[in-house]
Amino acid sequence: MTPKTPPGQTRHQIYGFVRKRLLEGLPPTVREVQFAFGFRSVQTAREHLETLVAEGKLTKEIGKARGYRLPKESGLPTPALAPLLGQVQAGALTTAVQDPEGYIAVQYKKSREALFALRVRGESMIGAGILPGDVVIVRRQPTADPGDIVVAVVDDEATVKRLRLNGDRVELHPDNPAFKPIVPEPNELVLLGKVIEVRRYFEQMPAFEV
Amino acid sequence: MTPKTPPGQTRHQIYGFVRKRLLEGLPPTVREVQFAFGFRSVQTAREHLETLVAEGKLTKEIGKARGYRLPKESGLPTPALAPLLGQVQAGALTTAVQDPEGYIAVQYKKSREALFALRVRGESMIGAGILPGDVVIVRRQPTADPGDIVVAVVDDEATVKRLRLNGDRVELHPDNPAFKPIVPEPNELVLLGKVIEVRRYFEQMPAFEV
DNA sequence: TTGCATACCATACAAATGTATGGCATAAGG
DNA sequence: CCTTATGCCATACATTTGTATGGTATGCAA
Repeated sequence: MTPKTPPGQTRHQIYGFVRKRLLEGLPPTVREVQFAFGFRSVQTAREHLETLVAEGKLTKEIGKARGYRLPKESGLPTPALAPLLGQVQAGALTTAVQDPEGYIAVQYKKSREALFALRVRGESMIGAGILPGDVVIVRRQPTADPGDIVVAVVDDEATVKRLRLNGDRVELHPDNPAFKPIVPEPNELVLLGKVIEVRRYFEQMPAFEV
Repeated sequence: MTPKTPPGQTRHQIYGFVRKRLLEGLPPTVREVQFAFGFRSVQTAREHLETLVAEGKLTKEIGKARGYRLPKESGLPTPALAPLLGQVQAGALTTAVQDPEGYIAVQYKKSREALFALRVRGESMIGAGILPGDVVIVRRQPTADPGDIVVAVVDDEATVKRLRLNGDRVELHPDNPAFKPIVPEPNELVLLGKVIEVRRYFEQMPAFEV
């Protein structure tokens, strides 16, 4: 029999192994774990993996091949693809999401959320360090807080602005003195979501078509 | 029988489906492809997949569950983890890479390259839309072209500047009139790499410890 | 000592998944 | 017309992979 190791030590290494594989996009099988650690029995690997699941460090899709996953609430980012949209007209977000220009790889702790990406046009947000051509990552949400940078549909086109309150009125402020704030009618404001990230690519952009 | 589709059309969609799944880190099974496209026979999905392999658009690990992969030379972005560094002193890049603050998920076509991430301090590059707290993704390289934004070690600390040539002299220019260009002695310039991407996170940053 | 927990092993079984064989229908070209 | 290629279907089978049951050995504490 292979020498026994201190409690939890081998398991911690197994956790590292599985996590690495998952982040690389290649979920391991139980037997791959077995051979990676030199166990002579599948069951040894399986017990460690199941213990990790019981500890909440992993989750699994029961019965499925290569079914071990990283828990969503593990504090570890999960890879996902956000559709990169071009033009977005009023009410046409759903259609636009279904027909994206490409996909941008994002990684967030709370993934599975409705994320999409949008290429910025115009210079209205230069003061916030958002330049034309930048890509903003947007989380779809119907409301936002004052001060948030949001994506809203104005005049049948998506625009990136900072949300402000003026009394009861919602205003969309550019971060550029050369532009004027937009004060939409309350029932005309279509808020698509909040900008949670800005990216600027200096070389080719690693987006890709479907 | 399900209606026949034009040659290659369904297969192209299947390719997109598989690629998306692979980039998300969840390789699909043949039957998952089957159900995703509503085939009544496993074999239909399998034939499409095998054709894609024959066309070189996919590769596979024969016999393995969830064995379809993207070819390495596919020109598609590959997920990778770039170490997020804090302070970087002269000559200490290797040490810094080995002891990162965390990891940032990046996805580039030519991955496996030596990438690292750095949090920007100071306002010297505001003109280029790089604000304090932004994260720059850097590709390690010993040289760069004029106009590139680079990371160099000056006065024993890493700094982000734009590279300019003045005759034979290399100069590091801030994009902020309030700062003065740095003109290092030729043998004192330590170029760490070129900035290929800038990111700004408005909520928590999805980096994570090892 | 006894009891209990942990780490590991051996083997069998069941489910998921990959593979093979044969067939039908439609379109295009000789 | 015949032939070929393609897209799809049906079913069976083989391998991979997950799961279950039971066992050995070591350390620790009551």
